[in-house]
Amino acid sequence: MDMQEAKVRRQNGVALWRQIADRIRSAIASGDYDETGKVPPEMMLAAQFGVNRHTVRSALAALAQEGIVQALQGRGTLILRKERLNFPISRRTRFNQGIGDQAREKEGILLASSEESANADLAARLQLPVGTRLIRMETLRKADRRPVSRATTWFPAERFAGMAEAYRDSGSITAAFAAVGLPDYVRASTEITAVHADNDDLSSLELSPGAIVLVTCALNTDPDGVPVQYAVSRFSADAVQFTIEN
Amino acid sequence: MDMQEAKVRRQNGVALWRQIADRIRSAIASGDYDETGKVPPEMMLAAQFGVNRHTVRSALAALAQEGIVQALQGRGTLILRKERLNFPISRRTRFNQGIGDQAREKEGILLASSEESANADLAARLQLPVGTRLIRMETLRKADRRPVSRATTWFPAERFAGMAEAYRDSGSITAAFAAVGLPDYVRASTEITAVHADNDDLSSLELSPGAIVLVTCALNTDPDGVPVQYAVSRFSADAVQFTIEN
DNA sequence: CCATAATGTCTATTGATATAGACAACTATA
DNA sequence: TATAGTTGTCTATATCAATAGACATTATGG
Repeated sequence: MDMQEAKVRRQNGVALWRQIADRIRSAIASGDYDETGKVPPEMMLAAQFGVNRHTVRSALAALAQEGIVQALQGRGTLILRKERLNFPISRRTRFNQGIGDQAREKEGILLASSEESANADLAARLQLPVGTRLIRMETLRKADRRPVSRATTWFPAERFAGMAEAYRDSGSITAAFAAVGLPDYVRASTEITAVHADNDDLSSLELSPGAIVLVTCALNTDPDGVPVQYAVSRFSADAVQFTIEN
Repeated sequence: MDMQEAKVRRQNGVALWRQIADRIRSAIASGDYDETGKVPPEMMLAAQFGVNRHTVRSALAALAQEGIVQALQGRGTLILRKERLNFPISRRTRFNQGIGDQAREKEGILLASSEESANADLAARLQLPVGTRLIRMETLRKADRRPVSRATTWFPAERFAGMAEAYRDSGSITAAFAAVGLPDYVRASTEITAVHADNDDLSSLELSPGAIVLVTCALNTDPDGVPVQYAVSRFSADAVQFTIEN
């Protein structure tokens, strides 16, 4: 659709093969190569980006490493995966429900949980006195076996005792809340920023270095407006987009 | 606050000096060095990131080039700028109002305008027949003289004739809408994704290569729910964060 | 079966990236 | 006015990133 011949940039700290890998990954996600199911030939990509064929090969090798494409000698480079989950954010945001039928399998994995005292920031967010006991959970959410986000969330410990176990057993925040006595909750606010993936992102979200991560800081409250959960989540920018419906 | 010793990653297509520059830029934006107003000494940063001092110097040189820091021999490296505008997104999202008093000077500049026919995508977004005439505007928004976002927006041409001139004269979408007969409008939906900055971003948003850009696709409607504007905006991720209040 | 088109592999060369060490120049402070 | 702490500059070396060319290997279509 858009014939933007934005050439790659040289000598800027980002290797050409990485810039090209990012562009091809993004083109795949946009469905640019849907007709053939294949990436254009290496020579064609090299001409398009104005680089040597070997540089394109490095980029494709990186994408193959990620499991996005597979090169077949004599045939071409096939596209294996291409996806970008849409993630609606609204007053009734629910992770599993939001994904809906965009994925067949949905998982919520409890990586770790602990109890800690609220520092100034957390206390302000949850509208509690500094030092209040909180349950802290580290979770990883997957769709169709692929990691989508990892999150750190806090709950008031006194009100929601047993939250970690409830989540571990159900894999769902909504179900866990219901199990500890909160049948309904609403999303009060969501902050969104973007950063480069750090080392933890690379391993837990199975990203390649240089990837972009979308960070959301979300506050959920009970129907009366009392804060019940604060969550910092990190999503692979290649895998998701957010939609805010007002 | 967070002593995350996330070491830098080697041989991944992103040069160490760039990773370090990004991390320092982000630390500055987070206010980590507010007490001293200076970046830690080069030797200390080198130890922190586990790299050679010269590598840190390359990173600081890049930040100096961006005008974020200034190195003074014998004294240290001073922080000149540090900012991240908060950008509320809600049913009543207004650019100038949203910035509020976070910036003294606010500008909206009309870079270009033209008339074109709606393609399938635009027609679907604006709920119009394919081929409907649209006004297309390229705008650049600044806060305190610094570019914050560049946007491409479309309006139904028949209903909002004179939109481009009204925006050029007022620098405000809200004012321009009022001038062409729409006193009120609401944000119907906003999509948010993140990508690496392309060449146009680098020049218009005055970014350095490798920077991250937040992309929003927003639909505004009149009070009756009839689409009146579709906008694709690109923000420097270092300069802004979005807050969704429900 | 053959020509074509695609990926795979190898060698060689150049420039950017990163490390290492030494020392100069400047600032602030005891 | 020393001295410690900091940035600035220089040389040297090893590795990565990118280009260039040649040729092998594999699949497809006439």
